[in-house]
Amino acid sequence: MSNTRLRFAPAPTGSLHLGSARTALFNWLAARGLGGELILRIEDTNAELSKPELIDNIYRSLDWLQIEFDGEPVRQSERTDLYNDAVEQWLSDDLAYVDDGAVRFRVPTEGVTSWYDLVRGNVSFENEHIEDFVVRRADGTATFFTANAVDDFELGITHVVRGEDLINVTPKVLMLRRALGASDTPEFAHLPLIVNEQRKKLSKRRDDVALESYRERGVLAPAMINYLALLGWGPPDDIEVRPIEEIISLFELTDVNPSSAMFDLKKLEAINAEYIRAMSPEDFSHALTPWIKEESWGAVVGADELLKVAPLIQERTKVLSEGPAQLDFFFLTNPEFDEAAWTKVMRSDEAPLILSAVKTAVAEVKWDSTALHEMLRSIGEQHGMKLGKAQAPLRVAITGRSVGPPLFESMQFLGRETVVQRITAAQQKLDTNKPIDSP
RNA sequence: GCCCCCAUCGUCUAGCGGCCUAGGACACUGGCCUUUCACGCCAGCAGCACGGGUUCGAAUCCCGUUGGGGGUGCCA
Repeated sequence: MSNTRLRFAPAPTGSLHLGSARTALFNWLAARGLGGELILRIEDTNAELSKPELIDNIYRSLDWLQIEFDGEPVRQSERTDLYNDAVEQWLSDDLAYVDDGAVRFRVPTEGVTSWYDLVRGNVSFENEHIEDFVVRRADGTATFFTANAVDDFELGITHVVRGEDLINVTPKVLMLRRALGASDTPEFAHLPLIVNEQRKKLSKRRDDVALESYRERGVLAPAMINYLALLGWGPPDDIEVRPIEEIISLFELTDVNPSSAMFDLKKLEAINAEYIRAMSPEDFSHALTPWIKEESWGAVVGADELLKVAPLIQERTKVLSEGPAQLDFFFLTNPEFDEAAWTKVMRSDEAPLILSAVKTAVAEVKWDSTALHEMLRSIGEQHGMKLGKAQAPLRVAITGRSVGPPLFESMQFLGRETVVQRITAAQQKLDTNKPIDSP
């Protein structure tokens, strides 16, 4: 039986922060790799942080990422007696004293407090630079230091994996741990910070740090996990996009890079796109459904219909939220013409010719994408145009845009009648716009 | 100010004294493929912050400089 035990200890301050998510992930990876336990400890040391909705948000985010914990979550709000006992003990041992109603810990004025950090090597602080810090507030509640030290000790935590922003609280916590009677020191691993383009720690104010918002944009959980794992760590074989099981078996805390890592949305999206492409059409279509349902035209779209068109955009989709804009023309009765696309391709002399030729041919042609393909190829040829050029006006007529999913497959789905209607609509717009002095 | 941490392509990283004329990925550029876009493929651009050591040999070890970041609450 293993005695290894790690913990992820978020403070419920709103939507789970990207940095917290990465910390949770690394704790999980380390715990799995070490064959140890991982517990979730909610640091809700004050009533403000104890709100059910904030706690739920943490559960929901962790659940989405599929990071699993052992046992029931530990709530610091339910352990105040433990913290109080510890403070009382320090007081009676004269390791702490009362100051303005609060209790401060006596920090030695000499010596150093140090530890060997799994990601940074030796880190040491001279005690003379550490002030007598508060362990219990005047209102009687325990501070972060106390709760942290008591819980890590009582819970038998062997590995503390957390952000580098907490590196300077470590000596304090170590002192308290000793004052608690502990003779051992847990392993520490201080993870590099995740920073923005300005190289500043990701913050709620400046940056989009809510894990939730990436989920809402249509980032897949496995892709998010995969990307987060790459922030501060890299596989030795250079294969970055891979199943979580492989990441678990390759991951080592001692391999974590100590320097801060910039959050790169482009790379996240590239990885997400790769995960999307790897999905089965059924899974992709299913995953896309919530985004479709949000559209005014989406409510009536059936699962079977969606499954027919979703594969046409699958390899063109980086995040699921891009789905509706790519598919709307399939379901809108009168999709609008994009003006830029219209002026780009419809002003040519050939455009009206292509349109009318297609409209005629379409009445007869066998209704499948291969036949439609051949039809347009031959019409284009008659006008001395390559297929790439000939499809442009037709695409704008039918989809309203100059780019989109494969045209003939799209036409096949829309059906003969709709295709004729849309070509007619485009012809009318062409006539309306025609300059008066034109022949 | 003081304390602590960090320093390989624009970005994320591999490298842990010779295999490095530094590898991969994202981004970017060019080309091929092609019904647009995308995918895929090929090619290209681009980096060991600087200065001293140590060593036969340093991206790799040590020191310093510079630069960046974090912390400095009776927040966590």
